[in-house]
Amino acid sequence: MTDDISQKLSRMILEGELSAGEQLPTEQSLAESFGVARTVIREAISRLKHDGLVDSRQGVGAFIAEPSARSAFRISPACFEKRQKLLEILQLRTGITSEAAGLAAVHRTDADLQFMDTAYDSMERSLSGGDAAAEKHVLAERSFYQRIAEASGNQYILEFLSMLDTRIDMELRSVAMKNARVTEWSAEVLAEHKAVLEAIRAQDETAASQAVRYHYSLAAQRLADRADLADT
Amino acid sequence: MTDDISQKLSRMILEGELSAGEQLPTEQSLAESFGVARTVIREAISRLKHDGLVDSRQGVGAFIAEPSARSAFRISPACFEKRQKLLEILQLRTGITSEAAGLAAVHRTDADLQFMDTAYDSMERSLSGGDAAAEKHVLAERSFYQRIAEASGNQYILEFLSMLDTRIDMELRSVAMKNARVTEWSAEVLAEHKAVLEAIRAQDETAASQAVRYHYSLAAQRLADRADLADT
DNA sequence: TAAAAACAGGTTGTCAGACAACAAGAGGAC
DNA sequence: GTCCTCTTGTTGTCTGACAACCTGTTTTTA
Repeated sequence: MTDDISQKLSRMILEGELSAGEQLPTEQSLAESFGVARTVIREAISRLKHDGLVDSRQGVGAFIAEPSARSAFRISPACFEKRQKLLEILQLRTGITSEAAGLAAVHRTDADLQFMDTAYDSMERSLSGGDAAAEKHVLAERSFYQRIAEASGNQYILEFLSMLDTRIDMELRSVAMKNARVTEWSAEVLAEHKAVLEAIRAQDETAASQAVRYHYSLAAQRLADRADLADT
Repeated sequence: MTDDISQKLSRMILEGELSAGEQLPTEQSLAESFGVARTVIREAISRLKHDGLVDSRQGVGAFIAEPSARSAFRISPACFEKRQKLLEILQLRTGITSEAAGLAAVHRTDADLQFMDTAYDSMERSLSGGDAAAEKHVLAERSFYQRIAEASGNQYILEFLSMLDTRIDMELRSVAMKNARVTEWSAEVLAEHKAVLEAIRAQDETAASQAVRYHYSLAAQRLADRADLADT
């Protein structure tokens, strides 16, 4: 129940229904209007405070914080259904992943490379087959780029990409998305991944970064060309 | 008080003192060991749940979640004191900002450019002077890159960079950091920003992205050369 | 008259206790 | 041996209370 309320409140704030500096209703009135006890409201507001969405002062009240005061980054589930939002998430991922690949090219060890080879082989092997192979391919692809993130030696990049992939996996299990992923399941796309792998093997920072960028630009193109996603 | 406890618990989890799948102590025992009421513990755990750090089941208990289940990205304040962590944050920022600049080069409007020019002029004007000018320069620089993020047309990039800059501003107000920033306050560094601006003006995606990457690689170098930061 | 002090009301922060909802295991009935 | 019930423990929610704190008002005092 507290999940619902914190989600509703944060949506109100993020959508701009409540503007910065404005005062929230008191905990008691919120409890009454939501039909729950004050403890539940408190837990919800506590979450908002932790994310830097609101700021409360004892004896006064809780106020909407400045947008510049956010202390956490999260992607709301609703964003995965709109094509435009999906493309923007893809762009965000492009920036981080290309940076990760460049760093991986520099810092990779032979062990890192071996892990990447294994993941790549798994992608290659699951190139033909039924749904099971497609599922396997998705997992292998995720593993491939996670290995790259690990090889970058940057903890934050690893955490961020891991979080992003998890969110995408969680939310994009709809049928439309399963289909969208099939378009990423071809020999042509595999060649794009191969270019990344070889650039990292050759320890060519620029080439690795560029190869990732190239892959994602084509992936964005493929996503934009699809007709089965809502545009609103 | 709930801030402290949630921070302590999340640190325990992130540092790996508690491994995934492990069960947390019961709320009652946590309340006793921390010397607070159960409501405080509940608010703290509620935050951890929201971040995907723990997962609780009614009637059973709360368990440490898999690292892949994280649903939010945040940077702990402690990370700003170690040079290595600072460099990693800089790398993260490099990836996003270079992506933002590339997108801005493509999507920028004349109004966007005008804002960037204003911010750049402000940087240029505050190149000489006392501490006030240095402070002004920092603000102008932040504004400059924020304009770029806005011009990218990508909401997530804007939010992410804004969050990152806020965190950096909040945490790096120490003396050591003030000094570190002075090294970014020179005509040479300004020229690096100028290159970014001109590439965006010319709508040259690759050049803009490269210019950002170049600036940050030199900034990382300058940071690495500094001797007044702890290495642990 | 003006400043200072006490008061009153409201809000958040914390505490204590209780009960409902739920899960897992123990023990007995068949 | 299998099923059922019972017990126990934990989380989720509710309720009431009080402390800590802020704000505006009123009263007192210089």
